[in-house]
Amino acid sequence: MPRNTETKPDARRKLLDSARMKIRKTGFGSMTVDELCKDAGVTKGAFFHHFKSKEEFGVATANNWDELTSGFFKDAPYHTLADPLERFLGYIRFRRELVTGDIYEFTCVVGTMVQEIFETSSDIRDACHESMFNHAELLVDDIEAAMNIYPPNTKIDAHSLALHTQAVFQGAFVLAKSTNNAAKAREIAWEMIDHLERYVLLLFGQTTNDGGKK
Amino acid sequence: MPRNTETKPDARRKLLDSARMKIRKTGFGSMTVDELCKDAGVTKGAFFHHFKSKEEFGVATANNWDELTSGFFKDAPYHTLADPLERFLGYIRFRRELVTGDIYEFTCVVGTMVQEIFETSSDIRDACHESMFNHAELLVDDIEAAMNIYPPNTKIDAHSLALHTQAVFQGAFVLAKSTNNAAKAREIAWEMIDHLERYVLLLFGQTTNDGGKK
DNA sequence: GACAGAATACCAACCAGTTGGTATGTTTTG
DNA sequence: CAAAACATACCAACTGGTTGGTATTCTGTC
Repeated sequence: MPRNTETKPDARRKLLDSARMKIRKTGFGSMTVDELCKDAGVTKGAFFHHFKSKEEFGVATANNWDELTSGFFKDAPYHTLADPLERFLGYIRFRRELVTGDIYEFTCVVGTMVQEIFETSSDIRDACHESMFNHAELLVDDIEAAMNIYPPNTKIDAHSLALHTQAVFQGAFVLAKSTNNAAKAREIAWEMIDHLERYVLLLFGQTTNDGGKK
Repeated sequence: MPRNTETKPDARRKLLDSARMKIRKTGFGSMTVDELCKDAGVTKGAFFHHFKSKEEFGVATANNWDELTSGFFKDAPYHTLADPLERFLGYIRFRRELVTGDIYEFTCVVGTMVQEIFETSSDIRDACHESMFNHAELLVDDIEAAMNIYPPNTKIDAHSLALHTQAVFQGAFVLAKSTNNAAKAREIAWEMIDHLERYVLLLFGQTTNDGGKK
């Protein structure tokens, strides 16, 4: 029985892949190692070969999520736009488009995790923090450039605004999870993101002629 | 040994009181019945006398949270303001003031719960949904009245805007939980709420002369 | 043949929920 | 009106299944 000769995805990878779905569905605490291994098609021995504890696996999952999203957004199309405000708006619109499929597919792994482990595991908490805050930080340059071109009436901090985008997404996910079906969940998330877009447009003095936008 | 003749707070009440803190700290799944009972100073037998399962207790906790917050906001001072926009802003500012103390004291029970049980318990999920959405609904009348007095440039839905306030609070709590101390957590939550206030002001055509607001 | 990756078997601690029982309050009835 | 019958609130000990984690062995590759 050849174990894993040409099929690259090894146990570690499979576990991290499955954890992303599992955690968004049940949270970290309620995700058991046994079930995760079953989902990933991997034995428990393999799990504890690669990770010395469930907590360490939590940290690895947060880091993995960070790498995954970082790479994904680095290659996103909105970066090619000439205007920095358009790039910022492009980011928001891009994330709006990512709200598709089932709830556990478009919500956030680290946002879910941090809610329940912030008091019990500082390592996982810090890893989640890094993922969210570093991601927000990627927006700061565009926001600052946009503020130079379209100076807002109010003095606002670019870091704070970048973080606010993350807050709106996270909050939208919480509301989305409270609905009883994916279609309604997406609808709500979209609406919340539309408010965020509108806020940015108003902030930078753009007229919002989106008329009957849903 | 007289059990509970004149000492009013019975086991049921004590359990619900403790659960509010416990759930915000550890989430629902990771909260064990044993530990909850220990915290509440109640035996496990009492728990299962009042609630026939942990899940039913989760529903009761969400309903209890709903009643508690409903009552609390009904008596809040901002309702006496004459202008509906001021009442809406008053709500936001009131909630900003509630962000004090430790993280598990100002974050949201149902927001935490729904993230991890939305797939595993539809009963708890629905109870959380009701708590959040009914709470948002309380803002709709003031928002609609404000829109009549200060018509926004953009056509927006009052229900959607009301929901957006909840999204920002929920998102702020997620970010807050990712920090490593309560002071930083509050700082972030306040910043996010300031953005929300600014959005509302811009939306209703008010100039935001909050200058160097932190 | 050394060594990493993976499988099996196992454990002690822990978990939600159950049991059988006691103390108190309330309702029914002779 | 008092005793019997019932209902409620609670308790401590227990149970069967589950949990994170370990010890050991096996397998393929350099």
